[in-house]
Amino acid sequence: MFSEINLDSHLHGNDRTKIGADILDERYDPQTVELKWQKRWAERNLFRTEADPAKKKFYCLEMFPYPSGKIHMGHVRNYAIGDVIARYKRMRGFNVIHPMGWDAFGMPAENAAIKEGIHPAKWTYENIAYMKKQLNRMGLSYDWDREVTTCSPEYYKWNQWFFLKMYEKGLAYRKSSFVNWCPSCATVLANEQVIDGACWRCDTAVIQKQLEQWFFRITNYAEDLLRACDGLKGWPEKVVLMQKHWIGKSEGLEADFRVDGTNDKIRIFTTRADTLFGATFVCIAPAHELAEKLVSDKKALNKIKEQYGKEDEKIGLFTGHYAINPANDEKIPIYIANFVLMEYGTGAIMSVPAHDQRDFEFAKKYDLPIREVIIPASNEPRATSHELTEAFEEDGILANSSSYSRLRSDVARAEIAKFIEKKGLGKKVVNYKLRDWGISRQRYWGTPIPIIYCAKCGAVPVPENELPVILPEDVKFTGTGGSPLKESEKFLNVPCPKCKGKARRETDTMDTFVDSSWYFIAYCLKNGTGDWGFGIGNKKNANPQPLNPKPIDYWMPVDQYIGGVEHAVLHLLYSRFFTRVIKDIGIMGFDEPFTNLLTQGMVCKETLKCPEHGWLFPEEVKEDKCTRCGKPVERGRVEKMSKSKKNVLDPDHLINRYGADTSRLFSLFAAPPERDLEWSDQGVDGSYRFLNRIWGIVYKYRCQKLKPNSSLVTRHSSLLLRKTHQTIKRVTNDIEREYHFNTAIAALMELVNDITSFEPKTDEDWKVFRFSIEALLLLLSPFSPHIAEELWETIGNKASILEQRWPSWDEDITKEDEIELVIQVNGKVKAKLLMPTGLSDEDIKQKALEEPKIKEATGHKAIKKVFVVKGKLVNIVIGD
RNA sequence: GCCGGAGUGGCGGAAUUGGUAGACGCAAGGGACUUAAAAUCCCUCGUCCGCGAGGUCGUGCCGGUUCGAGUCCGGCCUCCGGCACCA
Repeated sequence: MFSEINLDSHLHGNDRTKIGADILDERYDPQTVELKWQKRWAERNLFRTEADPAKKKFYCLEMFPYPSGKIHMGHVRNYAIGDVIARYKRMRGFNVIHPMGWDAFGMPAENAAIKEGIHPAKWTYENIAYMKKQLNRMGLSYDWDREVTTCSPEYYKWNQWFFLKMYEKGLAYRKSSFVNWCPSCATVLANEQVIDGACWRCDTAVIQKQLEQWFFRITNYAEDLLRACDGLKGWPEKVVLMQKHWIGKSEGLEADFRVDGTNDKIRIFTTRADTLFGATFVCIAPAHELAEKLVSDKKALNKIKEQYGKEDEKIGLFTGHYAINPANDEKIPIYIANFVLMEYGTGAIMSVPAHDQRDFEFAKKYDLPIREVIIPASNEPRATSHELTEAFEEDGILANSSSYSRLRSDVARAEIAKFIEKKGLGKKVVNYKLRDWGISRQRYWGTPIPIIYCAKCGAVPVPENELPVILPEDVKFTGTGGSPLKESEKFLNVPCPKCKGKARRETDTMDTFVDSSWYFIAYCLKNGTGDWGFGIGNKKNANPQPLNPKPIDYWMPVDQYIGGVEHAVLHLLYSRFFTRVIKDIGIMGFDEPFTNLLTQGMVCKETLKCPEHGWLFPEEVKEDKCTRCGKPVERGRVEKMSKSKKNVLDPDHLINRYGADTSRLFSLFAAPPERDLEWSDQGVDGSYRFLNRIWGIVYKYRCQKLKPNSSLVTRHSSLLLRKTHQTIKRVTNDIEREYHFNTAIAALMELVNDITSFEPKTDEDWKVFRFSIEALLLLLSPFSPHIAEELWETIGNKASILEQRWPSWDEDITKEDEIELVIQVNGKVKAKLLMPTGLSDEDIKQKALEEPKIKEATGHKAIKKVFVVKGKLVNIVIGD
């Protein structure tokens, strides 16, 4: 009965007196308890894990933080969720790896350097030290021996090594491309740093500047990444869908339109080859190679270039030239159009205004012909002449298309493509929205790109045995003139690795997404200090041989990844890409890094706004009035916690006031993990009360001695025993069923309610009572580990609760011996009856019909049918 | 515009396969203890009607399927998220 919990040592009277171990304070003081256990866990290094092929592993991973200075409530939630999973799996007998590290390169460190004159390294490492304290104060079960810090040379050396491998394979290459450029700061900005077309720091208008940049050829993996999406069974569908859309595969046809009177051809891309006969003009992007040649009015062309990509208006410029439609040899005008993207397809399109809404709008504006070539298949009678008000974009039946008329769109697409291919005028192609990944950043605080430029030899990779290329620390931060690396003569001037002549280093650094694309693999390799196990980087073994891949093979892939949805595309896609590349390098044997993904919701809170002073902190409001001006405060919407809206909560304050156990418990109880969580100060009080009640129960019985009485099992104690088994079952199932911690905690609260009202008297009562409390503490321990440990020890257990097995339940004991049977008449509840379980359907039916209330309800009406749902209800259907 | 997701008491949320709507918690109201307050404990708590027993309506709106719908189907409305001239 008590199979999983070893109760033997507690079943005898003299042991049970240990409940009275007089070490427990009456008052629950989370600070004392939590610091005590954090110290003990650290001293025993209990969270350290080693690869052990004899044990089943579980890799639990939370997205590592950027060391911005302090953790925020989003981290608290993320890491609380991860910690419950790690602790639960550990108790289930898995060899759990649960690592943590720092996404330590990035702009804020550099901005701090510019603004406050602190070196980015100092700033970063100080932040890491503080945040690490905060995480430990939360009682998170990390194996810190595996900690990685991406700004350390021992980490970014491998970024550089991967870069070189990719360069060898042609997966890293250089090309010219447009970037967001702030002329005032003289630097490149990421997309999210451009706010309403201006620099987020100095508000200068951002321009598009052409720069030579390094790219990773992620498009080589587009098809693989897309196809493998269907295998991501453990990911939220939403995220998989977002990835699919991002990759954006479309199949179509490329076809050449000759420029009339020249030898030039315009190659267009279309997914609608069936509408080829409806093309009435051709549009090319302003940056298309033929644009300059075809347009004589350079001023007009430049104007269009300025309007490129502006969504509000479609602007076109007639080139004065005509193209020949390869299908029917028709002469149609060529336009430069601002809405045609150079980056997608061929930078040129055929325009079919009758069947494409964008072309339709353009044709209307410039008064171009609209020719219908697709008729809806529904075959509704159509007016012979009618004014089109919008394009018909669906498939249908072809018309006005020579011999293809009357074919269905899908058939015609194939036939027309065949025709074009046969004539050598084009081919079927597949296009992706996914672009190659531009990784160059004109920034200091990142991984130096290991390339040297030589006037004679061109771009030369740094030899592997010279890695890492160290980021120099003695540089000046001015905030102007671009990367400080450009001014560092020591860094800049190097001999060419090939010809030993004068050469210069690349001064761009890598996008920080490179760092986070493989850190989960780094955790496996790292185990304290020492070699990371790739087996390269020393001169004796310049030819890299993958040594000792065992830890990766053992630990990877990640069994459960937890983080915010904001990374649904970029980080997760880059990581999938990197994993494939590393596999192709030959280091490991799998291509999907994350088996299961949990995207947790945001942490939100009510906002407060004063009509005069704007957003307010809660402490700036007294009795619904602004403390500064006395004006009534508007209680705004519940929104994601953000500093700008002042609806934030500092985890330090929270933990100082309530402790880590309460903070964790509430953030897990208030909502299921994938949903947004609305923070409620009163709700936290509720969780705190709950832990206090548990403390109170154990305290109350601390001095109780066993009073031997009868050994009869009282009804009372059998009820508590059942409730305990039911709770073990519910909590286990709720955790297993997509981590529904909120309902698991609700079940624990119910059990505590029952334990509170239970007063043990008999021998058996005490046995059950103890069993219930032990079960409660074990079930509570993943959520609120410190108090669970403390009370576990108090009731006389020597070993840490961390080393206990998760309790199991006895299905027979969970079963109720009486059920409340609902009796409905025509689907409406009329009575509820207590009945013993195990009655036959016929007996149940009889009892239901005999019930006076039911007799009353049915009256003399004919009983048409009776439905019996086992253990639930009876529905009696009567006539009118 | 397109693609997702969600709408349940005063609030956060439960309801696992179509079978008692509102578990658990918060807030609120009442009571006990206390000189008093806090803390704690007990009771009430979807709506409307009724002194009561009891009944009525009720899961965004309209309709459908079913003995029975928060759950399934069709059509809307609102909110949130993602993508957004990708030819």
